[in-house]
Amino acid sequence: MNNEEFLSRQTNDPSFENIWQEMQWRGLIQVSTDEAKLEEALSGDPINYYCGFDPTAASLHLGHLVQLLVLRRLQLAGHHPVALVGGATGLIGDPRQTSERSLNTRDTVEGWVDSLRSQIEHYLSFDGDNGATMVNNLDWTGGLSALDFLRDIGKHFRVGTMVRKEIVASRLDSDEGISYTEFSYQVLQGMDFMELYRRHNVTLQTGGSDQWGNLTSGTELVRKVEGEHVHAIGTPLITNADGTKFGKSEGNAIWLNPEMCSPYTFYQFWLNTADADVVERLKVFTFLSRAEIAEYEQKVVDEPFRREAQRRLAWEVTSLVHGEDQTQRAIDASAALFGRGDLESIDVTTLHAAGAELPSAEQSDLGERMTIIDLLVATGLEKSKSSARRTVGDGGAYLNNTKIEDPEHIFTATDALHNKYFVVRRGRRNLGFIDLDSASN
RNA sequence: GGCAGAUUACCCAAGCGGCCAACGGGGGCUGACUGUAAAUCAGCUGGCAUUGCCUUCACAGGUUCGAAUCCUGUAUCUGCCA
Repeated sequence: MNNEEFLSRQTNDPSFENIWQEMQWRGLIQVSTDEAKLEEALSGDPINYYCGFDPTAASLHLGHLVQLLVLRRLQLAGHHPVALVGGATGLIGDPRQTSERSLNTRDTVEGWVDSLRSQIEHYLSFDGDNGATMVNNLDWTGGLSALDFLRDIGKHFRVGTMVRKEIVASRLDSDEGISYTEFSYQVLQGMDFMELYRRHNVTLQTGGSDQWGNLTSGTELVRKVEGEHVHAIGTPLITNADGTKFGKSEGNAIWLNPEMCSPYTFYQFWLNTADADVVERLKVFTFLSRAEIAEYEQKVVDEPFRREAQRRLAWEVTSLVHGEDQTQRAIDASAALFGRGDLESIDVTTLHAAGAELPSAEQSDLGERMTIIDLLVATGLEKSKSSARRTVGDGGAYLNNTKIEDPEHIFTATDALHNKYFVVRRGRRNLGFIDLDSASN
């Protein structure tokens, strides 16, 4: 199944009067410009709209996925998406709440632009009347001189307004302050909206509500320069009900790039969604209809132990990002490793395939003496021997589903499953895999 | 450019010459309990050859038997003044 085929199976829910209503229901609109006018615009003839993605890493993450899905939902409603990659803004970096960013080199950013671009293409259709358009804001800023920038663009921005933007104000208020570079970011993003309005008649920008200051910077500029009222939608920040940060697993970001986050890890992330969050996640991250989601909502209440909502969520999102084949492999691996059955009873082929999905190590990564400490560190489950020792002391170390309490005990191939595999576990659900065979051949 | 203050582990934040691998909180990890959920309670949270040793309190030097703590210089940040 190619990508266009996969995309063609996605639909908006026809039970909604229009896409605005559906997005409201899915909780995708935290703030926006004039609601009534926006709803009208989105219910009428196709409009052109955009969302920007800055290359600040080699891959997009789950926060970006929300935006990509918003783009896709609007495209399904007949509108024309423009996906912007921030080749220019990525060189500057938008101000973060916490601290000043360190600048990345031009080469690095250029490389990230390419990888982001290919990731974005996966989520939008490029066929038909409203096929997506890709742009890079370096195209209109790269050749712009500082003087032209200050005269033509800067003149439209009031420092008083810029300083009052929430993110700028809070940074000014912090110990660290803010550099002129990051302070200027909002001007660049405002300029993007104006350029896209001129070049592609773009009249709506979507983005995270944390970007609201930058979004309105664009609508204001277009109004001042072009005399046109254009729109902006800010999506809510996705948060976990228990107050932890969404989109992190073991402190690592969940990336969309399979090299940086395996489909297995990705699947597990979604499967571990809390009951309190799962319905909201289904609304935001899947194309399931209102009726279907209502059914899952009931199941969470009636039979939470079945975790059907979580399973469906994990299936849908993993398939969307990694494809159905990869998802099925992640499920098979999960079933083998978390299943009730004895690990001994799993056949070699299944075990081998499951192991491939886990962080793994080979004989060559290990010394002669294999203790549980060595195995935990070799698989990356623990980052130091001290830490591994603590875990053993806590009673959280397992080898082939057996708790290991002696940190000095030496294991050999005869302890391994089928004489060659070790399944190492830290805690309830962090697994690693060791294949003793792969070193010998 | 001048003056003053700040810089402690993932984050916030104590410490003001030995009792400091460094209080406390947050976060994180593990255990009990469970549904690969949440809540609650408990333990842990620099490294290693783990009853001991090593490296950490912005960076580089210095004083001292001994420094996160005192001195000098450098960097960065903040405030006030120019």
